[in-house]
Amino acid sequence: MPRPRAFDRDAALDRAVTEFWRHGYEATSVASLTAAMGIRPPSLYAAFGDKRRLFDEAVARYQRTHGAFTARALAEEPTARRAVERVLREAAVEYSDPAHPPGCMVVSAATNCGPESAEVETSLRDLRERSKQAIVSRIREDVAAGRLPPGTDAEGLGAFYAATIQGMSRQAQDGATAKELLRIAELAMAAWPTTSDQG
Amino acid sequence: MPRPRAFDRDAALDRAVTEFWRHGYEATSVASLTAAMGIRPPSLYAAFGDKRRLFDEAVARYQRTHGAFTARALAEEPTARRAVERVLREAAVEYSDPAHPPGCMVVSAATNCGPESAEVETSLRDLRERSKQAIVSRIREDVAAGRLPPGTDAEGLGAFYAATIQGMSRQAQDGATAKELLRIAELAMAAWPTTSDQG
DNA sequence: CACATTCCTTAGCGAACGCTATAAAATGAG
DNA sequence: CTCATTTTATAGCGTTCGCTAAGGAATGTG
Repeated sequence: MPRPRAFDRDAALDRAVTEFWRHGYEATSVASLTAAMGIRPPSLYAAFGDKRRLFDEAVARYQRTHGAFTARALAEEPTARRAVERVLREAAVEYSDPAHPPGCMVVSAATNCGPESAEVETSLRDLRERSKQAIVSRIREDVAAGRLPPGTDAEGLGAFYAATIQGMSRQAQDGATAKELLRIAELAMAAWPTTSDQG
Repeated sequence: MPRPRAFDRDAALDRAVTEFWRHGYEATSVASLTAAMGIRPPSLYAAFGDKRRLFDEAVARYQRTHGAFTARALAEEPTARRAVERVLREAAVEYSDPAHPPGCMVVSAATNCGPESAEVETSLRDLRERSKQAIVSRIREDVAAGRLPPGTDAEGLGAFYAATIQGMSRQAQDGATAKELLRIAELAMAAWPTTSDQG
């Protein structure tokens, strides 16, 4: 068999995640990537294809790790209210964790794109739309189960909490602390529909 | 006297605003700027200095025009509640207006920055901080005037509404309509402190 | 050992980046 | 008109961009 690669592919991918997370897709150069990953360009291209495919893989990895808390909360909590509240709280802590770049990679990493990388922009937009619809679906479940009033505006609430999360991401990048973000999360819960039996 | 310039400086600046607004600072090339402004690079550099100074001037112009509604609402409305509610509503309409790029230039135009344009990032961050503090100050005024409870968390509320606005900007860029953004604005007002005499 | 295969390093490709030297064209002053 | 001044268009500067050809270095197989 041939010569094995001299670097840890997963570890290198993690470095790439951090670079893309902090500077976004276009502002991250292949030179900065190779420097952060500790490899030379040909190794990067042999292992990951090109910059675009490396970004896709970085986003996929981000979603399986740092960005997994949303799907987890929506799946595990017994009510939509608890689920959304937990999503907001975990986002507050995660987005401001000094152990990694601030904010959410999916929210911000493809914001300033030239016409040549419109596909990347669309790709992350779709992921945001998916997250929003996951919240909407979770709310609809509770409406169907009678835990929320029949006339509940699930779409509107989903959009509101998606906006709250995205706003928290922006504030985290502006230096907000976990405490400040948790306060935002708390205030956002005031928009939750009031139910007779505390949904 | 010498030969006058053959193009309208203000009109050219408006085109630059639109370019930076839509693609952000780094993703907007001098070539795309000159194409949009209808001039050649030497004219751009003679009239505006360099790309960085042109961006600064574009941001200043944006704030005096499309971005002026926040300061206006905070100054003109009789109560902090009405002021914040109007800011959110006008943001909803403005951010989704198809006559210009979606979202807020100050929120998004310097999101994906390499290390060489960190100053631009800081510059817009300061403007966002200033807007947030303007909301906080308006709320404090109402607390001092007795229109809001003495224990009101002005800082927390200001951060929450700033996050709401920034989240609305993101959603507008993702294609949200004015109607959807107005619903977000409406839900956000549920976080407003309750007062005995409807502050 | 020799061999086939794959990875690594060096070096550099063409294109686009921000920016500018140069000189012709266009103006008002005299 | 001539002249001084400024703007204009052409062309291209040096650098960085994403990406890759070429060949030596390192592995498992026989």
